[in-house]
Amino acid sequence: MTQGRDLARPRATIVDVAQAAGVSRQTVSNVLNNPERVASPTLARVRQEIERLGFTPNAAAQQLRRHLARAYGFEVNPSAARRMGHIVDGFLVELTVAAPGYNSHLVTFASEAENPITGYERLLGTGLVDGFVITDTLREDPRPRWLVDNEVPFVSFGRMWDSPELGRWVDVDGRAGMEMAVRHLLAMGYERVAYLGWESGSPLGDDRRRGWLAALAEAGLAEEPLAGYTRDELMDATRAANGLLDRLAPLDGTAALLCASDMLALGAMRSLRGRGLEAGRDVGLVGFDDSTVAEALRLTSLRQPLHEAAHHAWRILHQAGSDSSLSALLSPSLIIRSSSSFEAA
Amino acid sequence: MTQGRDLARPRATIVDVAQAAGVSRQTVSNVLNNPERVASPTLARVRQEIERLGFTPNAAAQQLRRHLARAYGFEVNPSAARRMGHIVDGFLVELTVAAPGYNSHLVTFASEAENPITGYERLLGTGLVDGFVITDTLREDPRPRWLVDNEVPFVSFGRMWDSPELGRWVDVDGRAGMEMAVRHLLAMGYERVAYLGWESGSPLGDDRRRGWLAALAEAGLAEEPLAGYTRDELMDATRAANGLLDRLAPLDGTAALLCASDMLALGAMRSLRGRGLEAGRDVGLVGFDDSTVAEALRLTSLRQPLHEAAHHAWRILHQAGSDSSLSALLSPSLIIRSSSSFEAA
DNA sequence: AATGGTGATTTGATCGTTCAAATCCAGAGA
DNA sequence: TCTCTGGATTTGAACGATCAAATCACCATT
Repeated sequence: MTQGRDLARPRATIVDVAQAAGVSRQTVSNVLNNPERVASPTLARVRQEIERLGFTPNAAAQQLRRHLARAYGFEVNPSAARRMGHIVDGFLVELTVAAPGYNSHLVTFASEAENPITGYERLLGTGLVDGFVITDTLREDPRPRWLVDNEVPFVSFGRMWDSPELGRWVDVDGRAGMEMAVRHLLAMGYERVAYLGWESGSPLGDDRRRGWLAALAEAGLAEEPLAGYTRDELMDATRAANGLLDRLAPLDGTAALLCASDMLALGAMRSLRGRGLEAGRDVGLVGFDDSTVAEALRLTSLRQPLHEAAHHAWRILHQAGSDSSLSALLSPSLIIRSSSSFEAA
Repeated sequence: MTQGRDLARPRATIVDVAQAAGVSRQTVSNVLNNPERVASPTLARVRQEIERLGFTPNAAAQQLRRHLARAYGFEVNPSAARRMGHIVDGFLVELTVAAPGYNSHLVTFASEAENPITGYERLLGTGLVDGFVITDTLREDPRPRWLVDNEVPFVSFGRMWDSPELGRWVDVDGRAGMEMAVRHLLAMGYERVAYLGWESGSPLGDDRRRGWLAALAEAGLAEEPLAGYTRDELMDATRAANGLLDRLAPLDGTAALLCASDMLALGAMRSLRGRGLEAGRDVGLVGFDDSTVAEALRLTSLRQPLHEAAHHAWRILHQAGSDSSLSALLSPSLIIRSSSSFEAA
């Protein structure tokens, strides 16, 4: 179908370097992979020729010989892609930036809708990748089981709630984040903290909710916790926030609303504006994910430590075995903006 | 440093299939690559064995022999990543989904901040990719020149404004989109259409602005076009929209505001809410990019045809040569929501 | 002077596939 | 019966690297 073109000029090979330096190919290989085996004058000479010729080892040849691609598959999800500030995009970027430090690469791929394994099978079959980074593991998910059964290394971004022992993961501690947020709100002078979350069933949401409750209990405010639940959609969130704010009155700077996501917080913000109220001054407001919208709206929010998470994920992938002790639960950081601190406006 | 583990069980090779089917390896190769050369009983038998053994050709071996990776580099930009609904994320997803159809893959990478070429050199040097998809080509950009000089195939998502002849690109016709939006607004009964855009210097912005002006002229409304310019930040946009709305009065459903981005439109929306006005009923409002925020706020917006753009990009990459006739300028589609059509609310 | 040891380097084989050329074989034509 | 032809299939070489084993050079022992 497509003609392979040979436009690119031939690159220097290990043999070219060897001839130029007057040594054998294996010596050049040793210079790169086992420099301690090479006498130092030779080492210097070979390195100079490598530099001069701009030699870089051919990845395909290395893969073939080593049975190791030093590449990992990263699944992109067409439906999730349209979600607001989908956090996975940021994680992909951080993984990519960190990749050279683990001399690895990422290969993106997508599975067919009807069978979530197809993409994994295809990519693995070609030997193009050594393993996978998986995300969006909230639902009942056949992927961890399949990967384990096929002895494929992988790391999950997000706990595997229904089967934590099945593999290793990196996740962000939503519960701790929520506790942090409640403490912050109380410290800023808000006296009552309501919660706006997702309809139950999402382990992620339940975890965040628990953080809110725990922090309330810690402060001795757990008598009649006020909460509302809705879908992660703006209009629904606005409606739910409206109802919740009614029950939260008086809205005179003594009450705050803690939201399970920036989307929910955005709904709350709209609800506030509709009443002529201002986030921060009249009602404290905190979101989750620190999306660009949160920054734009000066919304206090919990930021996920994606940089750290990416490095952790790489470390897990490069560590053989499957003991789950390497899994990491990282703490988000609270980015304080005017929606929860009136003075700072 | 990192130990290569050999956990994965050995996969079937072309020789395994050949032995099982009682033919030579080359015949199996022909079944896959030149089926017309193989007698049909043999063909059937070999195909059956391929199926039975679950054989997939080893990509590294093919690459090595063919001097062709069938993979392309896609640069991710850590700074752009935080921008609201950065459209490039969506393009990456569409490219990935379309990739198997062109039996290719995408490899993500990042360049170092100080030298935008480093990432390209490294990836190309290993032979891991045959070419690149580049994005964010607005500024003076050394990449197209470098790619051409090194005879590396590439396609740009976004016109290369300062050097259109240097290579091939896929882009979305912002100008045509804006014309479409103006016509829509006039058809909906708005009589005056102002423009909120970016400070000049951005060819992308200037192009969109021209569309607005052209459509006004076409409708005979070009006497005293009203416009405001600002940075693509929410607070600045809100401020600028405020000033513009003052000059646009009366705001009684006869005026509309066309924005160069959803971020600017979001600013305008805040400004409207601050005055107790509603988008659509009191002032028509249109944004650009159809981000998730636009959807959430029921904002009419221009959606980029990312699916089509992705397929076009792949076709360009797989077409040898460098004649720029393949470049494509695609039309965005106007997604009409209540911010520009009060009845539909 | 012959032996042994050790560090440095080289040689041969191999990874899994495709290309180019050679071989095989059945049927047509003389 | 022999040669020729052309389709089907096989064989040898190569892609560019690494692994494992062999060789080499040099020096210390005995």
